[in-house]
Amino acid sequence: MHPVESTPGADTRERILDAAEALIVEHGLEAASLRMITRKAGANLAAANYHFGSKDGLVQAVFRRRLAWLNEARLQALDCLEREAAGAPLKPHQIVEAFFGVPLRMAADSSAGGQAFMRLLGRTCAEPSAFVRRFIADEHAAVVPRFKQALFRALPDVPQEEILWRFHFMLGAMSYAISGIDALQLVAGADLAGDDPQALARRLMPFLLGGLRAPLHGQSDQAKEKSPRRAA
Amino acid sequence: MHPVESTPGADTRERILDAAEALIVEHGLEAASLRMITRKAGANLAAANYHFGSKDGLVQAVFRRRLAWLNEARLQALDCLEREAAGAPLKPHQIVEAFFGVPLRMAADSSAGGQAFMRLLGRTCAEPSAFVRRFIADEHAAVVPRFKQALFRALPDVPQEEILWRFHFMLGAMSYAISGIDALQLVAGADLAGDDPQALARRLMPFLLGGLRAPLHGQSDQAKEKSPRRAA
DNA sequence: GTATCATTCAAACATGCGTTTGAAACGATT
DNA sequence: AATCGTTTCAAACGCATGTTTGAATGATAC
Repeated sequence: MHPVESTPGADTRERILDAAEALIVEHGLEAASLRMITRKAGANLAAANYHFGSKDGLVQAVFRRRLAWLNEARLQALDCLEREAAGAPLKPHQIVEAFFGVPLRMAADSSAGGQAFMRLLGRTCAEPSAFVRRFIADEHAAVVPRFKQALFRALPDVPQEEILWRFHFMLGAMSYAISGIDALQLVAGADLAGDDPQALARRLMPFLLGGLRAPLHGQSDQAKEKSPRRAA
Repeated sequence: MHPVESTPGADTRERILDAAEALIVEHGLEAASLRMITRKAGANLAAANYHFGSKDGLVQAVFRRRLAWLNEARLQALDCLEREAAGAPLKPHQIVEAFFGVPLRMAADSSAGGQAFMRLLGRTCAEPSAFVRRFIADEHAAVVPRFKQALFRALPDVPQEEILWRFHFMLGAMSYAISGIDALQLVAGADLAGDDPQALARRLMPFLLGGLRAPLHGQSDQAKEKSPRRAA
C-alpha cells in the first residue's frame, strides 16, 4: 500500500534495478511499465530515465548485471576443469555441469534474486524483442565458443554440426525448465517442483547428458520402421 | 505500401486471423496491435472487435484454430499406435514420435502457415500472459494424460515422477528448438537450419529419446567424482 | 555563506493502445 | 421495391505508455 516496497537502504539506482527485474519477471518485458517499476522502487518516474536514459537502457542494465556474473562463473568453472585435466579432453558431463550447473544453482538459490532472473532469462531467449535478444547474444559471445571447443574435444566421434544442434537443444530444455514451472503443472497435474529447489538441477542434468550422448539418428539401438534410407 | 497485403480472396474473418498469426509471431503478443493486424489484413480496425469481440478473443481464435488440429492429430497418431500394439505397451520412441512428430512436421511444412504458428506456440508456453497460458493448458488437457499413461506403461522401471519431469524437459527442448531458430545462430555462428526444414525433426528426435531414456541420476554409466553419496 | 554539482520531484507532452459508436454499404428475403 | 440482418467504415473515446521539462532539493567544496 505504501509507496515504498523495495529495500529502502539501497540507493535509488539499485532499487530501480531490483524492482525492474522482479516486475519484468512477473509481468513480462513490455507489460512492466516504468510507472510500476518506479512506484515499487519508491522512486520518481523520471528517476528511471535519469539513471538509465530510457526503458531499453534500464532493461539492458537488468540483464547485464546478472549475465556478467553468470558467464564469468561459467568461464571460471571451465578454466578450473581444463587446468585439472592438464591438456586431456574433458568428459561431457563435466562440460555440461560447468555450463548448465551455474545457472541451475543460480535458479535454485532462493536467497539472492537469481531465481527470478533465471526465469526471466529463460523466457527472454525465445522472445522476439530484437534488441534484448541481440544483447544477450553479445553477452554470451565470449563464453559459447569456449564450450563449443570443449565439447568438440570431448566428443571427437560426433559430427561437430550434431554437437551444435544438441547444445542448442540443451539450452532449450534448460530455459524452458527454468522459466516454465507453470508449464510443468500442465504435464504433471500436481506440483513436482514444490518440494525442493535443487530438484530441477538433479533431474535435468541426466536428461541433458542423455540427449547429448544419444545415438546418431537412423542407426538407433532399436531401429524400427522409419524411412528405410536417405541419400546423404 | 497498399493497404491490402493479405490474400484478398478469403473473407475478412480469415484474413484477420492470418494477419494476426503472422504479426504475433513476428512482434510478440502484446506488440502486435490491432491496428497493425487489421491494416495487414486489409480490414477496418473495428472489424477485429466485430468478429472476435476483443483482442483476447482474436488471440484465442488464432491459437484454437491450430491447436485443435494439432492435438487431434496427436491423439489419432496415438490411437493408431495403440490399435496396432493390441494391448502391449508401446515403445518410447513411438510415443515420442506421435507427440512431437506432429508439431515438428507442422513446423517444417513451409506451405501452410504452420511453421510460423509453431514458433509462436513454442514461445508462448513460457510467456507470463496468464490468459493465453491457461487457454493452451486447457487445450492440451485432453491429450497430455493419454501420453502420460502411454509413457508410464512404456517405461515401467522408471519412477512416474521422473517420467513427468522428462516429459517436461522434452517439451522445453522442442519449444525452444522450434521458436528459437535465431538462438541457434548464437550457438552455431553459421545457420545450421538453413539448408533443410526437415533437419530439426531429424536432429531433435534422437536427442529427446536419449534424454527420456537417460540413466537415473546418481548411478550414471560413467559415474565419477560427483558428490560421493546422497541420502535418499 | 555561497556556488556547484548531482539528484529528486510534480506536471505535462505526444503517441499508441483497445474499444465503442453510429452511420453507411451490402445481400438476401419478402 | 422495400425491409431486415450482417458487415464495413471513419471517427472518436478513455486510458496507459515512454519521455521531457524546469523547478526544487540536497550535499559538497570553496
